[in-house]
Amino acid sequence: MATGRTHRPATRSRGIPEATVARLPLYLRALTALSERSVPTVSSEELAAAAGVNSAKLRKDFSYLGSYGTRGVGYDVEYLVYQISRELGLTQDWPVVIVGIGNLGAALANYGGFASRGFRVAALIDADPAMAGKPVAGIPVQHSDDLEKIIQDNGVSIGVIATPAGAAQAVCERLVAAGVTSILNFAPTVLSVPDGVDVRKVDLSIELQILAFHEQRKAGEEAAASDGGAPTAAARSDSADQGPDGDMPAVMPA
Amino acid sequence: MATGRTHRPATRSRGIPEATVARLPLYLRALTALSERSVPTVSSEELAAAAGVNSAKLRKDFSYLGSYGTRGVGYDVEYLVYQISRELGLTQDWPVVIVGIGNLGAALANYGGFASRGFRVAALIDADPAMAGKPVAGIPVQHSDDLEKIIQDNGVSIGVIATPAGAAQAVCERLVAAGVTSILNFAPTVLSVPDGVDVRKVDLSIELQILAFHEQRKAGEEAAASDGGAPTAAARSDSADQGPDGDMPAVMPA
DNA sequence: GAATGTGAACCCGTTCACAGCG
DNA sequence: CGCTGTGAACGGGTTCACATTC
Repeated sequence: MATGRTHRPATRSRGIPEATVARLPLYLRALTALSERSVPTVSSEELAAAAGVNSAKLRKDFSYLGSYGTRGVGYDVEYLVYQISRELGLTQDWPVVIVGIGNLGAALANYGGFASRGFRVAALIDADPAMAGKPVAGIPVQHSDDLEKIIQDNGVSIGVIATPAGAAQAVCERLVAAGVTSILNFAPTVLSVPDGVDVRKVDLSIELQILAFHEQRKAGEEAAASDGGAPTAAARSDSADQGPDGDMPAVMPA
Repeated sequence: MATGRTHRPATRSRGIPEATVARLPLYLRALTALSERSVPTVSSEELAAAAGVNSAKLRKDFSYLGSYGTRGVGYDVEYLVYQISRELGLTQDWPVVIVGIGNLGAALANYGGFASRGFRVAALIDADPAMAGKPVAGIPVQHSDDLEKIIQDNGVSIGVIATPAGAAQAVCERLVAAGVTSILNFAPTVLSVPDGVDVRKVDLSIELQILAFHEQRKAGEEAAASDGGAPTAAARSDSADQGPDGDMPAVMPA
């Protein structure tokens, strides 16, 4: 990659492990659901089940945030919701622009999960003049000529790229030049960005390929009952492990 | 999670690390691009740059597949494309169904990256009777009443869930009962599945929240020029590290 | 008694650095 | 001589298990 050496401890004071940060939204969602059902407290065990992790991991994660639980009791739901929200920076408003309003861009614009978490779709941008002015999810699409102005007028620091692969790098550069420092990239390309800009990548095709790998392996195992010793009759496919707990992809710096 | 203990070595014979598997599609994409430009060979350095990883990692990754390179020269592009495709199981045809044909489902149906990698959208399924028969991406939408039959008739083992969160678990159970063993879930819910079924999760809102966390941290650091010792003038925000190389989320077992 | 919080052990993945080979 | 392939060192994350606290 461009600048591999950047393992700067940065804010060593509040060093929350990346893996933990990545799970906080999961906990937050589970907690929000509990909150809506007016559940006052949860144990690490219950919450972990709801979030799909194990309880030891959850407790360790929370320990990085501070001691927000009560021994013998559990965690106060409302309090935790607040603490995690604050930690993630969701107590403030994040204006977001989506560039590339095709099916995917439209899906993102309509996605309810944004608004509910402090994200506000400040603008939709597309290169097609025919789209300009058309409302999508109640927001009029603007032409990409005005990208820089839109970013600046709205104080946008997070951009979503949902353009075709070919346009992504150029869009990315314009976003960055205009002041965007975090990018969520749906285009199947490796974006290169200067230091200080975060890029996260979501790639549908990659996810499917990973599934295919495991799927193939399952099929293979079924046939290859050669090693185990289990008699043919017992050659159930359920031996395949259901995916390890932590994985990685999705991210992609520089 | 439901069944944590499943760390079965399974195919210990061909044990390719998960982290490596997750990167193979990345390499494959870069290689495909090179192949289209008729580039005959690449060095680990070049390919790594194109894929956005460092060369040591790439070489280590390839070493798990076998010794496909030539010392002093590099890797044969075509040969590697084939080997990786085979390893990922992309040399065979994977019929896929997409359930939930809203904006997102439609975006997925139209996504070109599928067809090009051995995936074939075998059917689109939606619960809305009004959608039935309507073509999306050239494929007529079918009603979810027929889900089981569709799965079986097409020999589908991979399902994509793009329904609202509330419907996801029910759809998931029907898919699994009908024989699907790999699921790509776009609904913001934790799916619980029996052993032997793989679930991968893509969650837009989570990705944004992770970005927000880092974004907030950047802003905080800018202000807190208290510790470093660098004089005020040098308080550039570019100190923020551009995201670690490997991350995790996106996956979610049971 | 019940559940949190955490040091220590463990495991997986990354990086280093160089031996091995064309 | 160049670049691959890999053992060894390193580091982060997960799990264990138990002391701690309500």
